[in-house]
Amino acid sequence: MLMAPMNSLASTNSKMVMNRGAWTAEEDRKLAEYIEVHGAKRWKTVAMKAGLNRCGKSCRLRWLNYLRPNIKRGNISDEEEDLILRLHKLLGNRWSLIAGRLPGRTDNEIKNYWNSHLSKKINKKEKKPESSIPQESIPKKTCDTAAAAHEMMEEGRQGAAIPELSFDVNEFFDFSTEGSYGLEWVNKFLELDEDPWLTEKS
DNA sequence: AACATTTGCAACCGCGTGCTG
DNA sequence: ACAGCACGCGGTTGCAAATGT
Repeated sequence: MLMAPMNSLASTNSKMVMNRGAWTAEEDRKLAEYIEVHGAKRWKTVAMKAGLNRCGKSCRLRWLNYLRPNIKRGNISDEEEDLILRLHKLLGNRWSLIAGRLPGRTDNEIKNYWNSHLSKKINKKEKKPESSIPQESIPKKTCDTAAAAHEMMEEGRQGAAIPELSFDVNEFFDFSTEGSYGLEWVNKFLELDEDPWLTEKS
C-alpha cells in the first residue's frame, strides 16, 4: 500500500518547528541529492545542510528505509518469507540481523511484514498443536540445528553459562567481514534444520 | 451509499552503545 | 573518568486504504 505523501505536519515544539509525518517528494529529492554528493553520515548535519526542516534521525530513517539505492519494496517472495521465518526462529526479533540476510530489504520492512503477516500465520499454526514439533525432538546443546542454536542464544542472552561450548550470536552473525550478501550460505546452514512446520505452505 | 472496523506500513520514540574531546 | 553526541535498534503509534456490515 503506497500512501500519498501528505503535507508535512509541523511539530508544536515552540523552540524549533520541525517537519514531521510523511515525507514529500521535494524532501526526498533534497535528501537524496545531498547524500549523493556528501555521503550518508552525520545525520544532523545532513538534515541542516540539505535544507530539510527535519531531525537527523528522521533523515537517516528515510534514507535507510526508502531512498537508499537497491531497496526492494513489497512483494516478499516465498523464498524470502521462508528465510525470514527460519531466521526469526533462530534469532528472535533481531530485525537488523535478519534484514542483513535479505538483500535489498530493510529491518523496518521485515519487522512490519512479521508483525502484520507472519506473526498471525504462526498464531494460527500454534492453535493447531498437532502440527507442531514435539519439544523432546529438538536436540539440546548442539549446533546441529537452528532450534538448538536459538536455544543456546536465548540462554546466552540471559547470561547463563553454556558448559559445552560458548556461543556468541553477535560473533556468529558477524557479517562485517563477509563480502557477499548472497543467500547461499545461510540457506545451506538452515537446510540443517529442515522443519516441516516451516516448509509446509499454508 | 454510508459508516465501522481492520489492515498495512511509514514514521516516531526511547534506549543502549560506541566514539570523541 | 566523564559528559556529550551520533548512531543503530526494536517497539510502538498514527493514519490512509481496504474490507466488512
